[in-house]
Amino acid sequence: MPRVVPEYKEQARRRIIEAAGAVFIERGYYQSTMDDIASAMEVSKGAIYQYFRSKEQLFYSVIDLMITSKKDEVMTILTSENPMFISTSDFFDMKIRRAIETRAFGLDLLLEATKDEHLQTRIKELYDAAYRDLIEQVEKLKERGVVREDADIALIWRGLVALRDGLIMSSLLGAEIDEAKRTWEHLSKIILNQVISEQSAK
Amino acid sequence: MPRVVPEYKEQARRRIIEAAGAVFIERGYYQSTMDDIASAMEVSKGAIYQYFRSKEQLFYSVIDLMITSKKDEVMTILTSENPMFISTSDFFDMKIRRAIETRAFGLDLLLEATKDEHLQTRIKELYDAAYRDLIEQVEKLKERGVVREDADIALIWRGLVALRDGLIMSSLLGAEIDEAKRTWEHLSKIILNQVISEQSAK
Amino acid sequence: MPRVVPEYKEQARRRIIEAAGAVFIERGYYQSTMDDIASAMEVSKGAIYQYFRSKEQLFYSVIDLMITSKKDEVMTILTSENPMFISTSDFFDMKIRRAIETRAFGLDLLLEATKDEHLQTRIKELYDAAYRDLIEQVEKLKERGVVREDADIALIWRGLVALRDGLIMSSLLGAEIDEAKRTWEHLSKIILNQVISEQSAK
Amino acid sequence: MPRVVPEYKEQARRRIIEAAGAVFIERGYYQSTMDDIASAMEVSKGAIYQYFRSKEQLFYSVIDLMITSKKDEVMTILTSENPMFISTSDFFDMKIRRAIETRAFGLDLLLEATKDEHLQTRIKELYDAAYRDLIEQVEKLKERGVVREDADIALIWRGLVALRDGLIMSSLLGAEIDEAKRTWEHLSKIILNQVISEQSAK
DNA sequence: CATGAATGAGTTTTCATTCAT
DNA sequence: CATGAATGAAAACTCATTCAT
Repeated sequence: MPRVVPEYKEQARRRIIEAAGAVFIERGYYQSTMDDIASAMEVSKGAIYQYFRSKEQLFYSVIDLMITSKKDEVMTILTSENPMFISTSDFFDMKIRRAIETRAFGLDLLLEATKDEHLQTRIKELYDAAYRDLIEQVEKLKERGVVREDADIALIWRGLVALRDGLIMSSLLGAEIDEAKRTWEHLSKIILNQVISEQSAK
Repeated sequence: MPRVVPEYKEQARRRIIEAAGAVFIERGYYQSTMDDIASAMEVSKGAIYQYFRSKEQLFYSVIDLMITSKKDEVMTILTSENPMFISTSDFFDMKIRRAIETRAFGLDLLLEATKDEHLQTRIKELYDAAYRDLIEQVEKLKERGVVREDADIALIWRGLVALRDGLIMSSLLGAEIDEAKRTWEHLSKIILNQVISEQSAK
Repeated sequence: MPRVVPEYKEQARRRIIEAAGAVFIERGYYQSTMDDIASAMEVSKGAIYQYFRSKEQLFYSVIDLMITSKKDEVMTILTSENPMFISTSDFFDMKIRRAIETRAFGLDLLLEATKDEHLQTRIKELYDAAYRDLIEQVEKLKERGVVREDADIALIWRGLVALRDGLIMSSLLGAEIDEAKRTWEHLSKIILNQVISEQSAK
Repeated sequence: MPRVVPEYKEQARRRIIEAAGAVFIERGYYQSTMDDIASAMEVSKGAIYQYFRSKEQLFYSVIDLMITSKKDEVMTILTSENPMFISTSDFFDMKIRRAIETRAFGLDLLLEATKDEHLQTRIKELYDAAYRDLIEQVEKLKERGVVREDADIALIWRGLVALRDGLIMSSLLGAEIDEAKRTWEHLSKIILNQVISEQSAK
């Protein structure tokens, strides 16, 4: 009778993906060796190959997890009670500043991933799924009267995500974080004002 | 061009940087071998090493050229006769769509570069220089009455650049370019309206 | 030897150093490729790099071992029961002829090493250590009455070592070994007579 | 009519050999690039190939010149009026200390050369020629009564040359030059006393 | 199953030699 | 003839992957 229950395997897989993700984000995919990943989680190189056929397959799993997490994060924001919270100082510090300071956004990994045809497809799938979820959420917000009936939420959402990612990138490239913050607070407010119903905005 | 004239070396350097840049952008830095670069310009590997001490040094030069070009591009936009042109369909097609379709933006290279301390410094320098130039231009625009006296142009500029970069990235990650276009046209207009004087906007 | 025991790595290192030393001595440092060394011990190049960061580091270890062995050898001679043994035909055949015929002296490696600042220091250290050991031994010899109280042993020792090395070199450069032998037997005796007490010399 | 007279070619050859010799002695054969040699004499790489088929051929010529010079040097010593001059402080400073301090002895080059079969033969030839010259000189010294009739001059000469080379080597390996000097003064005197006739020695 | 030593294909880099100018 | 840019063969080194223990 096997001592190793299926759940254990799943657990182990997950732990490897997370450790690998951390290493990939810190050093980049090509700079990370299997040794780096193995020693980051105090396991042997060989063990990793028990769960993943290759470094590339491991990368696929890491990207998968990353995109899923990002989607969850975006949804959390959208379903928060008050959308205007997005343009606050608190939101910036929690969601954006942290991403910059820990360099933990993995933008480079995602871009890297788009060079791989298989991953490109996978990313698109996840992207579309996120989009469908968004639309669903928005219907609920409209029903609750938080969002104006005529608002083009998808557009606004894309704009905010793009603004966020662009500001993160500029900070990574050397711009002052505080300038990014001012930009975010100011512009996200202008943008949100387009969609929030009068009663919610006050 | 004859090999003996003094400009020859300068030209050769430049040609290598451009060829390398193209290869790096297409395959990424780590995926590009010196052989790739050499055969992309029908020259031997050894020739490249007469101009660049190492692949890394060549990368430095590529990044330098990229950033300088980007800065020039941004300045061109800013000094255009009518700032509102930025939010047009034409602007998007010329400046943004092209970057996405040719993947020629090199965002991943820039992000890669920020992992190198030396390049980080160099990028920051160029970034700051671009910023100083911007402020200078804006004063002229204010004098000409194109821009409102009280406008925080630096903030607006940062926002637009971030929005552009974020939209490019989302497209690279699989979003529809036309969605990015709609987002750009709509939001860039809202943002620009903050700073354009009434007489210019009409 | 099983690969899992702790001593294995130490053993493996040692085996590589010895194999590399043999190859270096035969072909010289620059003429020896890592492939040469690897195939000399029927192992892959990569294996060597698990134990040594670079060819240079491997060279350092080889030099270290060589100098230590040389020191041991010199000490053995010095502590032998009868110092006059040094000037015999047997001594020459065992210690000097063999070095010439196998070219196994590594004089060129040592000279090569002196061009490297790091190795220069290391060699000096080992040289000084050998000298200190010598003085210690000599005190014992004096106590035992083998060596005259007023003898300048350090000087004699240096002279003998220099004579030996010089003769080896001349043989490598083409002189007849038998001439070197006659020279050694004759001159080492004259030199030793300066220090051996009368009773020991007979 | 050719402007370039044969003497010019010979001159140029000689200049290249000397420059190459200096570079080889300073960095060693394998560490010296053709570029090093060319720029050391402000001439183009291509020019060197006008006079020497290859780096190896150039090395052959350098070694040839070195051995001839060494032979001349040795003969000078032997034919000096008073052989006992050899064991003086002045002799050491002029002939040995200088060799050590400028590292200009080229021992490593000579040893390197012995690994090449062609050079080995050439060196042996030159060595034998030097030996024949020596014997010739010695006959004259004996006739002049400077040297004892029964002295084995060849042996003494070999011993002194070996002692000198051995001391140079030990100094290169880190021994104090002053210790080498004391050793030389002391032991060369003992050795010379074996051959100098009573009247000359006083 | 886990380990980590060994493998070897793939890259970067060097430099003697050639040859167009 | 002289020059020095270009060549390409040869080396050093890396690291994903395998497999004996």
